[in-house]
Amino acid sequence: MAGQVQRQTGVALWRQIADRIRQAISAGAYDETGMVPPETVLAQQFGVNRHTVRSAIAALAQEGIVRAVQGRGTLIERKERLNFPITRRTRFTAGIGEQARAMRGLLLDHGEERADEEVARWLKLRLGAPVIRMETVRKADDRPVSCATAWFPADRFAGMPAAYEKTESITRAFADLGLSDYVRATTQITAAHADAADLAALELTPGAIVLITKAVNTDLEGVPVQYAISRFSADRVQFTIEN
Amino acid sequence: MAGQVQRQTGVALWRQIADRIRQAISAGAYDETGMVPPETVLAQQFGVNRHTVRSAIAALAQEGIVRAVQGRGTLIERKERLNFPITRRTRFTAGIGEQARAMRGLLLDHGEERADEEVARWLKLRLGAPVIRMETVRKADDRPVSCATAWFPADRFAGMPAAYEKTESITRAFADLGLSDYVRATTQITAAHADAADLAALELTPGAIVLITKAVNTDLEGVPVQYAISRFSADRVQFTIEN
DNA sequence: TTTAAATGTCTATTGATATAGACAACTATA
DNA sequence: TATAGTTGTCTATATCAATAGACATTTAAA
Repeated sequence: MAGQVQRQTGVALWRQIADRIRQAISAGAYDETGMVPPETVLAQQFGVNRHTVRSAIAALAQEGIVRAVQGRGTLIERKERLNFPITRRTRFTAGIGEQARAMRGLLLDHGEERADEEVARWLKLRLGAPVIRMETVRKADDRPVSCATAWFPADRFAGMPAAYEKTESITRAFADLGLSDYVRATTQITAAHADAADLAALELTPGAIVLITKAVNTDLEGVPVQYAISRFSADRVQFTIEN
Repeated sequence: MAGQVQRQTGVALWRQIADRIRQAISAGAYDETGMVPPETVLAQQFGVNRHTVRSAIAALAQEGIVRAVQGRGTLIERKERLNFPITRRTRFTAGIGEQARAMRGLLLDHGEERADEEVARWLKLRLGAPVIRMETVRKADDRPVSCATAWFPADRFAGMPAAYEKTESITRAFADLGLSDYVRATTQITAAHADAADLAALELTPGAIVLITKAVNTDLEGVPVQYAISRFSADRVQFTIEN
């Protein structure tokens, strides 16, 4: 937690410090007291003025992560970073499972379109084959965790948007459409700064980092049933791959 | 590419714009011309002053991604991203394989120490058990791709630093020490802004993103032989998980 | 009821960030 | 060889970010 902050990088010190404290909270660094260290201590640790620390804490309070109480200290309200296992049987809702009380998947938009080169390659379809596209946001305890664009072969899964809207889960939607089981074939992971669409969908602030996955699910015969590009708030999620 | 930048968020406009342009370059948005659009056009797209765009381009030029030529425009110098497959048989050097001409692993520092709680847990050792620690940097075609801290059980792999320095590869070093095969047991992936140590080791500029993996390799009996924390430049690497 | 420790508020100053406009210098091309 | 289009440089101004110090207010514990 010591490592210094960096100046003149285009990222304000108060934001760097806010990010570091958020990360320390989610790593459990302050679990003993349930409080963030006093402002004067943090200021010394980071080598900055107390007012700069106050700006960082104000930002975290705005996010609902901490609550400053005059005379007592700064209390931790919520500590996050969901662990998302990636296996052959990766399931978003079940994967998060007990880490959050309420998991929801919301359908933002959908439509039928023609597979472009990328979608066709992953779904092993002809270029221009009809596919169902869905834009979704997934939330844990009402906080957005990821937003995704998913494509499905239109001939098999025309009812996907309706099923997803009803069940709020890909797994249950597949089941509704007669596909009782599926497996994760490939997952590609990169990271980038959140773009404007991410900021809006995931309720982030500029400079935030998103983990981006491109994933293919297949049925038990190995036929692709879904290709999805998902964008996760890096502050709220980590991935674990068990081999 | 249109979406607006955001003000008063602790992230300077020039940095938001630099990040967006970098992303657009690696997505191939300017492949037709091999050049970034003129400063005046970018300024209008982002809704900022031309001088702000110039600051962003100066940062990208510093990274070696673009080169501005008076009278002509701003040329794209480099757009790359190595793919790093993560499987049960993950090998760094072989994994990058044909994507780069020359792969090298450099030993920066090493020593014997006592396992702390984290290292002991992953390597399934007693707290305080002796371990070998190695700090390494891996380069593809002389560009740093990742830096890592790795721990090995000291009783089995006391010769690791010497073997790694000679072979420049974990796989070959293990082979030298009598371990002809090993498998990847667990990989955890997160992302964060590069810290000062990353900037130096990976030759990055402040604000850059690193993908962080925590990984355990075991021998064929499932006994942990290595625990490593690696930090990859997100601009240069992506991961692929095949199940 | 003190007192120590913590957050809250205020003023002042400096440096980084962003805007605005004008013009110079260079390149490619008509 | 003009000329349009582009990057480079300069001055000036306004706002945000960060530092510095002083003191008020609240809480919990001695």
